[in-house]
Amino acid sequence: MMAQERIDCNTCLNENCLIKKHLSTSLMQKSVEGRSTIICKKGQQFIMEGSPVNGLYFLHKGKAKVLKTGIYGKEQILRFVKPGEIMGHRGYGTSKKYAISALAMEDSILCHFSNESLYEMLQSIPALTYDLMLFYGEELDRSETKVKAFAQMTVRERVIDTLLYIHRRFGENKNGFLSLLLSRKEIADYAGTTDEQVIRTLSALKKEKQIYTSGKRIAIGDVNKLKREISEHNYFIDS
Amino acid sequence: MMAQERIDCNTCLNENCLIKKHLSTSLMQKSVEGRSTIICKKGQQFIMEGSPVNGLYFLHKGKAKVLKTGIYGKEQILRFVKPGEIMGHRGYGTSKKYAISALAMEDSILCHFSNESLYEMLQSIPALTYDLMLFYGEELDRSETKVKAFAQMTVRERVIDTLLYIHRRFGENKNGFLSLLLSRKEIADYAGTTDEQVIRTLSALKKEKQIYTSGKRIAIGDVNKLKREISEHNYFIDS
DNA sequence: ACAAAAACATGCTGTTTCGCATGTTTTTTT
DNA sequence: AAAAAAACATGCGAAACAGCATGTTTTTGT
Repeated sequence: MMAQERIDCNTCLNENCLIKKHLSTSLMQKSVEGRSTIICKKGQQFIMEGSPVNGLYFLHKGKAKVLKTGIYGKEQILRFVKPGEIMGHRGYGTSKKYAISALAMEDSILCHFSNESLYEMLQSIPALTYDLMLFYGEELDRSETKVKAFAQMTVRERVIDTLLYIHRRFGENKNGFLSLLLSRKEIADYAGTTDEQVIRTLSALKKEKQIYTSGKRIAIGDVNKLKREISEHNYFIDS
Repeated sequence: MMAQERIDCNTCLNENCLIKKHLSTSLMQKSVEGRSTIICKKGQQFIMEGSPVNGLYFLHKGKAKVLKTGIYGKEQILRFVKPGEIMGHRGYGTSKKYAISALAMEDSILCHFSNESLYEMLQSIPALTYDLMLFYGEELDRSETKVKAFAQMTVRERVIDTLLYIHRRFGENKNGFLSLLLSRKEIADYAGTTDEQVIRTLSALKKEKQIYTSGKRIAIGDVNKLKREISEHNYFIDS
């Protein structure tokens, strides 16, 4: 175990972080002091659906997933989270309970802002509010695209869509394997199906030489070919 | 045909409209002049998915639906719109194409703001930006709840969910019929299934005396009983 | 390094859902 | 008011999908 130094926004390397982006304003410099750092072990849940909202989390380091828990404990994964990105948003206004759960997929470090400090920041730094509005708007687009996908795509198409989504967001390593390592169950929970169906689909794609696997690692042979198979569902959007 | 007077925000009765809410500021009074009024006939499409974003629409009067068009022309309805509500939002920032279509379900009147005047308003009236951020956040919650519903609910449950959604948002008239009149096809396009499946489900609910119909009009017998049937899917949220 | 647990894989079966066909009712148009 | 079009309704066979069983491989913990 290494000693954990306190995170300092000024030396943080997450350039896509909204806080970092507005750090130059003096107000932000002050606000940032109200932040706290949280260390999470792999598998640890740090936001629980239905519990009172206590603020906003940024992923500083690691990987996380955001999900809703359904009937019989079935999970619906909504997105996978990279450093610099936000979780636990919303609920400043009306709703006082988190609508989602979030948990660390590997040992991770979080930055946390309380409701109060967050509210102050949003009141005093309009440019931050504006960016957050854009962020929600884009997430809304993404989510609505997903609604359509669930309504109109087959299981095979949704699994392919999931592989492409992971590839787009997390890329691949030197050997061509997707950089985000997921279990078949997690792919199923994102694609809205069962692990057996995912396994069957992946087996078929393997036979077709469209993907290659080594253990649970997956490599895509030809991204564009897979894109083409689902392209008829995506006239306009790429998210 | 009646002559159409120009809409004036100061005398508008849509109290839930975000523009109306911030009308007291002098900046807003000025911005509001950049607005234009659009009259739409029933069935007319005023936002087309994939076309360049040209601003934001508020529904002043009438009813509308927001949807995405999919493969083979299949529609996915995302929401039904009441007076005072926003359509065509997003796309100020990165994306330059509308991600959704919108069309009038009856003769309707729209207020339209151009990209430029909208941008100015958001830059100069932080409270408006804040409210818009909250709006997107809540819509995002709703959309993500819908993703889960699509992944985990049966067709029957999704149809019931749709009926309750319509009842919640549009209420019922004196005879108990839902105030928003939808075709079976429209219910299907919202619930993510086919019109045949909707008809079958409604037939079953009729036999069970849970709903009553007269032509295409639908009345719910006991809202709470229907809620109970799908309650296990909705631990926390009510949207 | 070994045992236990978790994840992966595949066949089989039953259910759900869809698409088509056909007929009826309702709504719209002329 | 009649004709045409749209929407509603229902049965039936096909397809997609899920759940269970069983066996294998991989990962994890000691």
